Amino acid sequence: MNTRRSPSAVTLEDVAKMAGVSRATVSRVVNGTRNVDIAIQDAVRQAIEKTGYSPNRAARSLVTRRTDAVALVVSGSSGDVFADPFFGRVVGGVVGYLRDHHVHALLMLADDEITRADVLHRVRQGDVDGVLVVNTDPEDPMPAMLRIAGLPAVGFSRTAFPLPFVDVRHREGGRMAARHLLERGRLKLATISGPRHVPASQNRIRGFRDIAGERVPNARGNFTMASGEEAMDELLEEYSDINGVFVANDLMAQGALVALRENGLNVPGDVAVVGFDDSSAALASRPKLTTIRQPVEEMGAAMAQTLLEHVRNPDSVLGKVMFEPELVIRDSS
Amino acid sequence: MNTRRSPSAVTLEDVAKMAGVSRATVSRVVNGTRNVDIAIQDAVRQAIEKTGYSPNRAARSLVTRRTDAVALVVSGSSGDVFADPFFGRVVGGVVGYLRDHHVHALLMLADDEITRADVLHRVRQGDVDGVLVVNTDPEDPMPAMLRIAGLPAVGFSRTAFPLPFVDVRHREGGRMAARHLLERGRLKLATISGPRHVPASQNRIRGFRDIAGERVPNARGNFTMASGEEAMDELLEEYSDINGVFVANDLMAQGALVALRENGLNVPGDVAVVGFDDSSAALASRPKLTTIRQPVEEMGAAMAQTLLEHVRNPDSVLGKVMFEPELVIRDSS
DNA sequence: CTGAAAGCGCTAACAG
DNA sequence: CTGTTAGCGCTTTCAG
Repeated sequence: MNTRRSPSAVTLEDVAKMAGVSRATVSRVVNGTRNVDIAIQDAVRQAIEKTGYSPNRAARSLVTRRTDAVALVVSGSSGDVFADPFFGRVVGGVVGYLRDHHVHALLMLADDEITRADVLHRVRQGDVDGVLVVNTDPEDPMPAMLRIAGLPAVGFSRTAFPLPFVDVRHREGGRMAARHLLERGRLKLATISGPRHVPASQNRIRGFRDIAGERVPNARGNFTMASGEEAMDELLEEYSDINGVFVANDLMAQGALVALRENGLNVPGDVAVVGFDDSSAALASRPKLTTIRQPVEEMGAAMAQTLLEHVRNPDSVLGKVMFEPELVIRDSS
Repeated sequence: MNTRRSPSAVTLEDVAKMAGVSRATVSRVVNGTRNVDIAIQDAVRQAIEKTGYSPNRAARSLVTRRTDAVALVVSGSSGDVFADPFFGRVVGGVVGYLRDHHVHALLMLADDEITRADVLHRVRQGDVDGVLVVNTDPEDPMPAMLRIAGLPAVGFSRTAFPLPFVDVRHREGGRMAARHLLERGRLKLATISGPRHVPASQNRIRGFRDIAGERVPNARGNFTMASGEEAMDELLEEYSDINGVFVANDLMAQGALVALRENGLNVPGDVAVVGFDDSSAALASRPKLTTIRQPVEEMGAAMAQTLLEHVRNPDSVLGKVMFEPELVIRDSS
């Protein structure tokens, strides 16, 4: 029925035979466990070289009960998450770290009940040692499911709670934006926030208000460029004297820039704009966006690291790993 | 040494015992192979339900010699490939298809010799049944390596040659752009191409010239926004009467838009612009970009499908699967 | 239609 | 320090 040939017919046995030792010994040199006579090591290594042996994962996994693979679950909204460059950076960080530790990443989408159940199912099947979940929607049930299932899992950002997670100090980022705008002499400030229920957005705005005052006017968007444009229009309509605005992500800031230009306002001359993320949108917009940078790649790596530690030591109590944001000054302020 | 508990302690044996049948029978109902008495099937299914059994992949894989997983190799340049929204769409298409066929995608970066060797190594280890490779650089040795290794592999775009690949009819896309601009009454045309050695770029421009003539002036960029801006400036300097330009990708077109604006030219009033890809950049730019759409998600799915067919039937001769581009008219023309 | 038994390739006690 | 041995959990002949 199955016509496929094995990708590599050479087994431990073959190597052992060629090197004139036992399977166990070969296994030991392959895995570097215990001391093996240096001469024998050489012989084995030569045999491995000559045969082109590489260990069969399934067989190994069957006995060690480890897979050296983790699931990278993209949860929440549908497939277009992949279209968000922000997500791409997270993946880059994750995969980079895992690779250095000889761990695979299994990519999975989980955007509905069926696919979420599928994730749990596969983890139970022993396909992976743990789960990394990247989601945007705080209402997403995936993290809770993982938690209940008691599986090793780590999330990106607080939206992954109740799992351990990595995140950036959003509030501090908001403060940095406010201080920067104030230093630039901007006193007529406003903000554009993301969706109400997203904690990241809330905290960014909250931080801004810590410094700029509680009564700074705000318009709400939904993290898309179009919504940023609208929000900016709204703001301008009501407060014509605005000279500085903090936008909760770069995409919306890009939209705000468009609105500003269409209203005949010069950036940063008339209005200074600060975004958040330092995504590719920050460089694509004109003028280039001053923004609060999240070290996304590092955060992705930290997420992977945290998971691996958890897998190795299930009793290690894990909370969250926080990163510091950074002000990146460009041309919009 | 290894303190991890098995994710699921329940085995075929347990189910068999509970259902009062043999392991073999349980295996048969799980896999739907051969006919099993309907009453026994029920009993087995109940036992499975009750125990929460799910088959261990490693064990199964060890005997079937299949993994139901494929590698998704991102090859060529470094980690920032992930930052390209274009890539994200490919991944979305691939993963969507694979999921429906119960196949995993293993994400791998291959940007240097070591990591490329690692990919081959892991495929040989039997980690995956085949390889999907997405690369941008036609000089990338990964496809050739896979070809030589004789592994089932499929690539995205002609840059993955000598592997089977999926691609869009770039040349036809270029023709569509030219016809469109001509229909709009634009006669003073110019083009901005991508890197010289990228066949996709060459073919897009070639198609444009099929219709617009061989002597249309061209400036070369490198697919980035900044390079598009420069190229447009160059063009404007030399040919001040340009009223229509075809740009080989959206990112450069976005840059061209900036250059046009800074030169005081109105789009599409003074100059009409057509991009290529229909990436997120097309919607982010102002005015929104008229562009030639590649059905990237479908192409990703087709790539996955082709690979799976190849895995199932290694003798099937595979060439390329071509997709038709589509003109998407927005505000820049 | 079902069961018994062999064995996939590897690691990990356990002896020596 | 090395070899022998016993499985890991599953599929798959081969008998019945």
